[in-house]
Formats: sequence, structure tokens, C-alpha cells
Amino acid sequence: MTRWLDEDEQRAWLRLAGVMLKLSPALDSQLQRDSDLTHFDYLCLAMLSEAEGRSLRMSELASRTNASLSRLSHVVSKLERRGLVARCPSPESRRVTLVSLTDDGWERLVEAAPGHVETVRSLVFEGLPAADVAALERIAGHIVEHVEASRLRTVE
Amino acid sequence: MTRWLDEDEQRAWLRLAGVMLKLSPALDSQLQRDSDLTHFDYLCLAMLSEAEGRSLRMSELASRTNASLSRLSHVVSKLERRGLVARCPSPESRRVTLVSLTDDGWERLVEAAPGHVETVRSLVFEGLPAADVAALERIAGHIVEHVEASRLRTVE
DNA sequence: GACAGACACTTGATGCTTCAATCATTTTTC
DNA sequence: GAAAAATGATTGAAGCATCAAGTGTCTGTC
Repeated sequence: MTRWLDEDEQRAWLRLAGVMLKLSPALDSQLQRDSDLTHFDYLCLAMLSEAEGRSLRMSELASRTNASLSRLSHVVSKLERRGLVARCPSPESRRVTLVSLTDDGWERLVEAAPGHVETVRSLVFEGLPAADVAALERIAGHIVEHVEASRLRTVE
Repeated sequence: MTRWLDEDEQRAWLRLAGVMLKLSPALDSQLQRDSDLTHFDYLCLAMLSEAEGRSLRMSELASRTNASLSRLSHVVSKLERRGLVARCPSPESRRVTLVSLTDDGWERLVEAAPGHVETVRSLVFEGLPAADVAALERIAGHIVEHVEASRLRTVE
């Protein structure tokens, strides 16, 4: 017996679906136009830039960018071809690959950041009360946790 | 001079990006596995099913599903090939195309709905306080509005 | 110390999304 | 009432994401 969504849930859900369908392309579009980067490309560079030694193992970067290892591998290959990122084998274990941000990658990130941050601010935070910023963090965190938990359940 | 995000905004933003990166594939994956439909396919069928006469013009369906006309056109072509949807010229104006849900499309939607709704409930609403449901609707609505407004600005 | 399984990652094929260009129709402007 | 602009929709090419299958490495376990 299906438990359908009530009216409030229905409205909230349609709006959230709207965010996924509209915000994602909007971010990609601005970054693509101004910096020839995908939003996901940007996220990879940003996560590397904040990591110790500007370098992370593939699986750690995948986890920090919320991506599958497969998706990340394709994207890192592309970024490597463009010279924004470099791969090298880990000294610790031969099945581990380390990715690091190159100087060119760092520069590209620094150039792209202001425009991207402005876009995020204007699309998400402009006019959003502080209480809603907190709520957004709480709710989005809740959803991400549930998705991760369900993935573990179905993989088993 | 860039106005960077403060710490609270930063955390909220990373979590929201996580939702877009993880929730969307999770929905696609369940629907694909159980009903051979994309989440966007589902949305199209669902919007048609609720429309008067189970039929809408392309541009109206695009607007209700938050998609570009181009994306919709490709997807409708695919759904039409599979017999879930039919196109016909509008009697009102010759540049308008009407899309309508076929009986097969209706059946497919009815079969897919319970599993999809269960997934949405378990990933989004399970354990989410009613106050947060309202906040989600408000915040997501705020974001969608801003994205739409910015699109209008850049198109001009 | 060999073998089964787990782990880290890569690859190739397929289908989806976007962008830019296009076409036909309708409306506006002069 | 023609020309110009706007609207509604489609198309093809290029780039992305996903899935399933693969490679190589490491870790038990007997």
C-alpha cells in the first residue's frame, strides 16, 4: 500500500525537483561560458585546492565531490589532458592513484571563482534570511544522508 | 570586489550541491531499474496526466517540467517512439504542437508511481519535521524564482 | 603460500543534455 | 501590406553521465 505524498510534501517536492532541473544547468552554463568548466569540474579543482598538498586519492576526491569513482575517473582524465590536474601513483599503495592540482589548474580556479561565487550568491543566497540558510544546511544534509544510507542498503 | 560566502553559507551551499549531485542520480537509477524511465521522463508523463485532456502544448509542458524546449523535444521524440505519448498539431495555431499521454503512457505511469513515490518519501521526507517541509518549499521556491529571473536578465 | 574475495580504479558503450543553427508561423512596425 | 522581429518547435553535433565489465593490487583464511 503506497503512502502518497500529502499536499505540502507534494508542493515542496515539485519545487525541489525544480531546483535540481534549473539550478544545475544555470551553474554549468555560467562556468562553461566564462571559464570553460563544468560545475563538477570546478568542484574537483576546488576540493583539490583545499586539500593538504593540493592532492587527494581518487576515492577521497570522489567522496568529497559526491561522485561515483567512474564519473570522477572520466572527468579527471579530461582535466589531465587539459593540464589542470595531474595523476601519479601513490607511494603508499600501488592500487591508489593520487590526483593533484597543477599550477595551471590553480590559476584557472582562481580566475573562475569570483564569477561562480557571485552566481551562487545571486541565485541561492540573495534575499534568503539567515534562518533559512541554517534550514537549508539542515534539510540538504538530511537528504544527502538518506541517499547515502539507501545506497549502502541496495549495494549489500 | 567579490563578496565571498560566509561559513554558514559555504556549508549550506556544499550540502545543496550534494543534493543535486546525489539525489538526481538516485531517482534516475530507481526509475530506470524498475520502469525503464528517467526521472525527467516520469515528470513529463506525470504533468501530462494531470493536465486537462491529458494533453499540453510543448512550451507549456516545458515550463511545467522546468526544461528547455530543446530538451523536451528530444525527450518527447523518444517517448513518442515508445508509444507513451503522441504529438499532434494544434487546431488553434499552426506553430503549436500538442503532446498527449497515450493509454500505454498512462499505464506505465500508474505502474511506476508507487515505487517512485516510495523512493522520494524515503530519501527526502522520512524523518523530516513538518516545519522543514514548509521551509523546503519556501527555500526551493526562492531559488527557482531567482534562476528564472536571472535567465530573463541574460537573455535580454 | 596459494586462492577467494575485497578494494581502487579504468574503460567502452549507450543514452542524455546542451548549444547553436534552423524552419515555419505569427505578430509588430512602418 | 511588406519587411522585420518575435514565437514555437525541431534538429545535429559535441560533450557528459551511467552502467557493466574489466584490470591490477591487496588482504584475509585455511
